[in-house]
Amino acid sequence: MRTLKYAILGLLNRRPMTGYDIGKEFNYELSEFWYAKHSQIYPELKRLAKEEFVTYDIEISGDILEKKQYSITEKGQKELLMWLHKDEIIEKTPKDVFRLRMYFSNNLDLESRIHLLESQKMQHKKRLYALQKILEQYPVVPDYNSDRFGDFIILEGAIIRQESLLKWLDKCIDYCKKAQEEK
Amino acid sequence: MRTLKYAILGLLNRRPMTGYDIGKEFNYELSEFWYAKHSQIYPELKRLAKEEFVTYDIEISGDILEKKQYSITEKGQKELLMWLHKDEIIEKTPKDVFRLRMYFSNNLDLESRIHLLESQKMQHKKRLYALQKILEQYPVVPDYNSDRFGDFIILEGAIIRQESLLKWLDKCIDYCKKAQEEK
DNA sequence: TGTAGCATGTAAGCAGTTACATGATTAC
DNA sequence: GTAATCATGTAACTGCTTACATGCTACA
Repeated sequence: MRTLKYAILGLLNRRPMTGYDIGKEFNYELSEFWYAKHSQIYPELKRLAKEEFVTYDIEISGDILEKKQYSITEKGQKELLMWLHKDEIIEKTPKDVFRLRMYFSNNLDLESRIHLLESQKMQHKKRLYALQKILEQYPVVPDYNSDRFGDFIILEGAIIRQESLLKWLDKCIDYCKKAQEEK
Repeated sequence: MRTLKYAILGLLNRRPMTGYDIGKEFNYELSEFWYAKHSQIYPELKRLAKEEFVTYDIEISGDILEKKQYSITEKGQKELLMWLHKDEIIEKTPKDVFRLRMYFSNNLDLESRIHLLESQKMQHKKRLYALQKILEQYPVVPDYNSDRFGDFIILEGAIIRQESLLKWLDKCIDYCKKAQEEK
């Protein structure tokens, strides 16, 4: 599928960047649904350049340090647009280690289950607060033609997802506590 | 992390199974958060047997066909319990190609965006109905010590996740339609 | 002058998918 | 007889992670 290819093309379509910059992007909002390490980014950029979807200029920073500033080509833009238009069937539901653990949780005593659930809840709550903090920076829905529109709707999606996760964890905690009382 | 290892141990802890049976389990409820192809299952079973976490008996089905009925060993059960008790930090948020597409959706006209969003909505609605149908088979919360408890809470989690996804898609569709009106 | 961050790359290995390969059993 | 399903495996490849490897720049 080469999704990383399109993630990079999408970013370069916003503005020219170095591989290092792309790596940083994968640590901000984008990290809510895509990411890659530099060891994957650099080879992919090399490949994209070879395929002529991107080009680069070497810039000198300071006295010696060479930076490769990558930009998307016309061919790359066409490729990106083609991918964006694709109407594909929904993906398989993502793998989730914690849910797997809970699937087999009947092997744990109720105290352990509650402990694990509460620990997850605390961590996910923190993440939710962080996301809500970012959302505060958007007083209104950004213009539908700006980059900010994508940033905004994805952020809202992440918040909704996080809230529903907390809702589920609460429900599980509730079941366990009720079982404890009945015992 | 070898998560497949624990997924298999958890299943064999419920009842002895063949590799083929395990493959089928990965197509039912379990598929909401874990799965594997037979080409990954068979080598893993072989490895688990070598590590003495599982054993197998060869059964003859019909005249010739050999079936390997795998069971978990005591060592395997200990290993599984150790893993179940682990309280780990939350995982990175899962990758999501559709969200990536929407992140870059400012490059699409509003009609295309709405079309893509509606297509996702329809598909996810179908999946939600299917999940709700399964939930109907649980008139009450199953006993907390039975396998069914795990099945049940994971099913509820899948439904909540699915509902929240639809909520987000609706929100996005709404933004696009409003932008269309303003145009 | 030291350290955090900028900057770029390669190599080994694990996890997972697709394709290759084979054959038996059951039920119609 | 034939098709669907049961049943087990291997090989090649893609995607991704961890570790190895190097060196510069800005700032305190």
